[in-house]
Amino acid sequence: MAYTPRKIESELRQRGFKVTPQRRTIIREIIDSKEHQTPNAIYEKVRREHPSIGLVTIYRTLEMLAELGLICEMHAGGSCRSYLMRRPAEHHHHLICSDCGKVVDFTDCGLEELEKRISKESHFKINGHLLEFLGQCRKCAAKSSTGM
Amino acid sequence: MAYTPRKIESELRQRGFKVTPQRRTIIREIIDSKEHQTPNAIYEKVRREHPSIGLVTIYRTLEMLAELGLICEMHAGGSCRSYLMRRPAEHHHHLICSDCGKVVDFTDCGLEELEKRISKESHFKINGHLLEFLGQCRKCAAKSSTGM
DNA sequence: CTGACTGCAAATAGTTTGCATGACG
DNA sequence: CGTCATGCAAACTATTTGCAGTCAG
Repeated sequence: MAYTPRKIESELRQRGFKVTPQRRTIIREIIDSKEHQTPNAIYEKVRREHPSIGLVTIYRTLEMLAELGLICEMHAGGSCRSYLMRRPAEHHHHLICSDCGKVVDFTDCGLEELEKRISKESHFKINGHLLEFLGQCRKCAAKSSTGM
Repeated sequence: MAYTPRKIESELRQRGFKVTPQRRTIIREIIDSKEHQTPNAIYEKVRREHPSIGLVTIYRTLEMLAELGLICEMHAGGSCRSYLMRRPAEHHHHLICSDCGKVVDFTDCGLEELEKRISKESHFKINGHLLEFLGQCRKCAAKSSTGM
């Protein structure tokens, strides 16, 4: 159920957005990458193909894609910088390695129960949640127990 | 079990940090406030008492307090700006109103089970997690269903 | 006294905006 | 062809750093 460039492009056209070569490249880059990337990282990669592209275009394209719900943002634990992520998966969360920055996705967080309870107690109408686990991936954990 | 200015100050001294009037004011402001605040908001308030204080001092003090674990940071849903929060409560999370920004804390998230499972599946050594619920508080929910 | 703290100014980093040119549909 | 997209430069916001003077311990 992954998005293909084709699918996304038709989505854009349907919504009245234009499909430009720059956008195509950005979209492909996001789809191809298995990692979450910062706008700047995407910029650097897209640049190889479009040396004259501006970082601004990346920002604008990402903003548009995020609005359409085709990509989504991520917030890294301490750094608070906004990261972007690929894949339009339904509901999922992140597991982030604080050493190397590796990100693993996981689904089924089982928070529905908690959400209901909290909602009742606080009288909030809850729309969603942000859940991230922070830790060390296998490699980094091994490194830090061995080395230092 | 709340921190008092006294307690925090002795904590600082014990760790070799100096207790200055500026720091005192900042700490008091954070303790007194029932809301999470941005560095800038704290700056504005502390300023009334210390007109010559620099925003830099706020940042440095907050950083120090955060390192000592006396305060902690918060990440607001979409905006990704780093917010700061008061209260050295053990383990707790936030429920944030996306309309008015109101923040409610809650504890016992019951994520231990999930954490174990995820850890096992991913081979990550998990150090902690970030959980935030987003929604509308009672007032804002009422407002948006009535008004608009 | 002396090193840590402060405040200023300037530097950075990340992101946004204004505007003229260019290209999709 | 008209409109939306692009890219440049400049503006902005949030945060950090260098440095000289000041103060807590």
